[in-house]
Amino acid sequence: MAADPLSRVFSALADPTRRDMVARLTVSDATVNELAEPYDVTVQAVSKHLKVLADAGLVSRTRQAQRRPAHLETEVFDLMTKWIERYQRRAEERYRRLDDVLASMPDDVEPTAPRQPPKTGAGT
Amino acid sequence: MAADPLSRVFSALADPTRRDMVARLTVSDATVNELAEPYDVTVQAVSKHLKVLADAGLVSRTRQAQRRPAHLETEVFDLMTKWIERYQRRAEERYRRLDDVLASMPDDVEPTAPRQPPKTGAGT
DNA sequence: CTTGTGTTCAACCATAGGGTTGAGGACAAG
DNA sequence: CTTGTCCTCAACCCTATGGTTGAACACAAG
Repeated sequence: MAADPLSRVFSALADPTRRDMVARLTVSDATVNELAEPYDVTVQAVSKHLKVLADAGLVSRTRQAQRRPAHLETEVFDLMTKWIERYQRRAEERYRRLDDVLASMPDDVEPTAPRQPPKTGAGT
Repeated sequence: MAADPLSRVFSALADPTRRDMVARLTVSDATVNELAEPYDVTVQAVSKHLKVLADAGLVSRTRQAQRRPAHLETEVFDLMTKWIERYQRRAEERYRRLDDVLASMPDDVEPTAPRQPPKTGAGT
C-alpha cells in the first residue's frame, strides 16, 4: 500500500511478530504453518504477515507442492542500512562540530534559526 | 503506543514525512514551524510527527521561550543498526552456506522442515 | 472422484494513525 | 492586562492494519 520501498520495509519491521519471523527465517526457510506454530494467532494472520514481508521485498515465496516456503531476501536490508547510516553519520558529525560552533558563538547569533520572531504578521 | 523500543523506531521511520524531518534535523535543530514549512500539512500534524519521533527516542525537545526546538538523538540509530546487521549477517551467512548444504543433500532429507506431512490428523 | 493438507481470499470487527479544525496554554512585547 | 506568536491538546474523520471466522483454491493421495 505504501508508495516508497523504504516505508514498506520500515513498516514491515515495525511489528514484533514480523521481526521474529524474519529472525527465524535467517535460520532456515519455512512454510506458513511452521512459522505460525510459535505464535498464538491463526495461520491466516501469519499468512498476512508474510504477505507484508513479501511486499516489502524482505522475503520471497517459492512453491513446493501445496506449500509456499518463505525465503529471506537480503537486498532490502541494504536499503535500510544505507539510509540509517547516512543520517546517523551526518547527525554524529554535526554533533562533533557542535562543540566548535558553540565555542565560537556569541549569544546573539543563532545559526539554526534564521527566522527570528519578527514584530508581527511576518509574511513569507 | 507500541511496547518495545525497536517497534517504535521502525514505526516512526515508516513515514516519509518523518524520515524527511529526521534528514533535515541532521543539518540543524529546528522548531515545529520551521519543520512544517516545506510540507503542505498543518503545523499540528507536524507537531504530532515530532511527538512520534520523540517517543521513539529519535529526537529530544528543548525549550527556548515559546519555541520547542527539536534535536536529533543518535543513540536509537544503533538499536536499529544492530538488529538489522545481526540478521542481515546471519541471512547472508546462511546464503553462503546454502551451496554446501544443497551439494551434500539427497532429496529425501530436508533439514529445514522436520515436520513432513504425516498421514492425517498430525497432532501437536 | 473424494478426502485431506497447506495456503490464501473475502468479509468483517476493533483499534491505531495521519489528517483536519478549533480551543487553549506558555511566553514576549506593547 | 492585552495582543500576538509558537506550540500542544481535544475532538473528530477516514483509512490502514492486525486480528478473527468461513469459504475456496491448489495439490497429493486414496
